[in-house]
Amino acid sequence: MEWSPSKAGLHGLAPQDAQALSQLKVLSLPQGAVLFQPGQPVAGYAIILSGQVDVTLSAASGREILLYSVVPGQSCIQTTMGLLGEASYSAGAQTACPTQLVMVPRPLFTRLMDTTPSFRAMVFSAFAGRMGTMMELLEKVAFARVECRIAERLLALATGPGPVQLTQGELAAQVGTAREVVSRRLENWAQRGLVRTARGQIELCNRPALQAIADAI
Amino acid sequence: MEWSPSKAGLHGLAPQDAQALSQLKVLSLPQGAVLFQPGQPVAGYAIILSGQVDVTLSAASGREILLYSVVPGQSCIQTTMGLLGEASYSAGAQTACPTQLVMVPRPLFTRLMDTTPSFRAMVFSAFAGRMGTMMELLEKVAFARVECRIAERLLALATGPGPVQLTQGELAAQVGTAREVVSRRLENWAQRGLVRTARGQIELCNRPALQAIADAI
DNA sequence: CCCCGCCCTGTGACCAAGTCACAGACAGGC
DNA sequence: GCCTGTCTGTGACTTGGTCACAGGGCGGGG
Repeated sequence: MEWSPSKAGLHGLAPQDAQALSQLKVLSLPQGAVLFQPGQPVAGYAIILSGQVDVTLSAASGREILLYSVVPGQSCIQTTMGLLGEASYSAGAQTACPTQLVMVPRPLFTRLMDTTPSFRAMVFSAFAGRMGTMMELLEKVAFARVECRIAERLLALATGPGPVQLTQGELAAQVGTAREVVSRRLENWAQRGLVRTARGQIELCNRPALQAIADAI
Repeated sequence: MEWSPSKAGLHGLAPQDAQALSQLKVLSLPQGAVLFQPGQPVAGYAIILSGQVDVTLSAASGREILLYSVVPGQSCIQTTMGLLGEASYSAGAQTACPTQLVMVPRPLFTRLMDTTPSFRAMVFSAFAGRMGTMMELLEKVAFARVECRIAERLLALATGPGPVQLTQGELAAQVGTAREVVSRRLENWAQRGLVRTARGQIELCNRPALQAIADAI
């Protein structure tokens, strides 16, 4: 399997670094594959070529919350954190769909960080950007009603025309609440004509109204 | 006012950089001074010499939550984020007591990041470490009961022997809840003999029990 | 010294959200 | 068809957040 650093948004590399990177082998993972789990040491820096990786925080009680999704061109802050600070993972990551990625081993990552300003800039600005979204998430979790987060998440998932394909339990895990809460909220929205639900799918019938709910406090 | 980079934990600087840094003037701020507010562009990189700076997220409703405190030897992630990612502040910072600091202007910061591996390592490992505590905070806010956070915060504040000097409203703002909740919780604890409260102060009478509450889910 | 106003605290009523327990409903495999 | 596992709906209860308001301490002005 071939790939090139420049196609993944990495430019300005020294020839030997570009060479070393392009010889890393591409991993093809099926949906649901576990990239890492809480407590594991960090193996290397992941560059996503295609697909999507979801990074999730889970509590002892079984409740979960989706921290962020990594898509091609973005980097995983958990990994960066581990490589920069020598820490272990505190969250878990799973592929959300079939995914291709390369793992940059720690020594090569460290060398690139020390020698290549453009690589450094990319890693750090990605890190800073992710930090910003984490702050937004924290603000939402601490202060916003669950209703807002559910509406927001539904709108984010509804990219295509048809209904969103996921169970209420999955939706609850993504927004960090309990399934029953999602069930009752969707039922309320269905009565008001905002959504239609069926087993394993949710259809958005009134996006502007949902958007208004998402934008409220 | 004199200071030296090495006393602030900065070593391995090139002579001209150490020189440039040591000529920055030291700012002495009283308690309660505002360092920055949400939306402001980032002026420079703050190095705390003495005192403490509290970084706080506040909601439109008036509720607040303490993200972290910066003490000498640590760095402010908000500032780093802004300098690395060109973003504005999303939180606010205020001095918690009389504080001395130096502000490293953006050009000097950028030069140090590009030329001095030890400076870079310090900034990034601080950044990664702070990210870790933010994840812990997110986990607590999303999944732990308010009781735990209140107990945890009280124990963190009670460094000396006497009662902690702060109002219930301040405590509520630090843990990100409402004053009434703190009031009722403290009342409950007072009945059980864990604390004694008075206007503007809280005395911990049974730290092991509070620690147990803090460590629970 | 007393009084006034401000801040801090306590409390009741109500709503939103999380937990627990359990009952149906549906889909896929046999 | 029937069985099994998963998904969904619901009631009862607890915790947490909001609103409204009542006292109570403390300091400053008269």
